[in-house]
Amino acid sequence: MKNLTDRQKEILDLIKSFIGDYGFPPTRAEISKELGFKSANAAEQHLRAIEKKGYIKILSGASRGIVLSKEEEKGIPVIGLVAAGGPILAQENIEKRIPDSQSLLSENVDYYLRVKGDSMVDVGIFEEDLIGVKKTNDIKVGSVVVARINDEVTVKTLKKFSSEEVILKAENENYSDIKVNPSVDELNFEGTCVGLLRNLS
Amino acid sequence: MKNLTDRQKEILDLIKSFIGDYGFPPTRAEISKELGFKSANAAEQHLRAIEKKGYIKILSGASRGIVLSKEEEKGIPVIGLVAAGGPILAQENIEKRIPDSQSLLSENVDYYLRVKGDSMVDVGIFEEDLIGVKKTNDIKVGSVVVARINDEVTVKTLKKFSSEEVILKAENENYSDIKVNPSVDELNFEGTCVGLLRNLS
DNA sequence: TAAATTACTGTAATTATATACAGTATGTTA
DNA sequence: TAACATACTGTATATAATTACAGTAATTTA
Repeated sequence: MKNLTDRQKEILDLIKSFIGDYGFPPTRAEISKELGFKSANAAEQHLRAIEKKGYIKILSGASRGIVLSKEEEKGIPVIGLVAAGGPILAQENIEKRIPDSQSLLSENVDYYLRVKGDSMVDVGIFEEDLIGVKKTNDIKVGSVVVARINDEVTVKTLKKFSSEEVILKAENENYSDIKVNPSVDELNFEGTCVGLLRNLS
Repeated sequence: MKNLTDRQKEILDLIKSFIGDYGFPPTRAEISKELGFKSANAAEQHLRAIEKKGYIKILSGASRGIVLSKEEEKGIPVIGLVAAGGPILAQENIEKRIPDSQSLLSENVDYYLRVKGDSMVDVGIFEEDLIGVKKTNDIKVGSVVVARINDEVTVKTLKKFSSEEVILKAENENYSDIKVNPSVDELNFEGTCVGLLRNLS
């Protein structure tokens, strides 16, 4: 799918948030008013451009006939296994998408990551659980983080964070801490864990 | 909230399903066409009646300006503390509602129950977690169930189930099993735990 | 038993909305 | 460098949609 321009993105976001607020899409006039266009036609033409790129469908003749495309309405990607090397959110890693329910988890989740292994059972994170990850560089000691060490993605508690040494703690007595020297090994923080989903039964 | 008539219910259901299909509410004309009214005004008047009873709000002047009321949006209720005696889903127990995201948990959740205590930590169910509960009488040994023993609601693993004895197991070595004789104590199963949500950070 | 509610048809006016056409200006791609 | 995409203003119009008013008729509630 072709990329939207910044302005087009803005309009698509407006549509989504309008639907979130009112339960139905905005009119051209409402979009224009919100973004300060003096002509409703500005909105019309943006909508056509966004439709052309496949993000929405416009039902002709119907008032408020803006339909979000599947990809767009169907929210948050679930990441199964991360192919070593590439970015986590690469298309091939996306297992499925689950609807974005704002109020479900208090903080915004960028993606869900399926947990592999039992290294975090002591804080109640089990294999096959989905952890909600928020992409952020604002990493805090004591929180559960998604880290990438030399292309390998791991979920651990951040125990120590300094320029000489980073310690990632497994919450399972059978595992020992991972000590990383950031100047030797490549270390990136993909995000912080803000929530958890588990399917039982 | 006052009860809807059958016809009004039909119209409300139509609105909901229309929104499900198209992403925006129907017009009066569309409602009328669907239900065979020859006048759009029939729909208008039904809408006013439904609004009067509190199930929807009509935004005047806005096309398709039908807003489902909170209750009607049918989020899944989150149960905080259960008042002893009454039904779990009683209004006073509902803390909030969270949007229904079908594909979030594989099985349908009737309500979420906020976990109190640490009696289930060994299976990764922690205090303040929300467990997704499905109302069912099809209770299986080995699954995590929501049981009510003499008006007290508890979450445990069902270990044994017979007419003489029911054993509910706490998944924490500091707690001992609960043994219930169904002919002596009042025992009801409220449902089975089919999922879990946790807010971190 | 009178008043209100439910469940419609039918007409019509007003306003809300989509959308075509004619421009202007700037940046991007072939 | 010509064609195209982006990002708008401005005008106009057909039609989509709300909504008021005038009825009819059956049922329910006070």
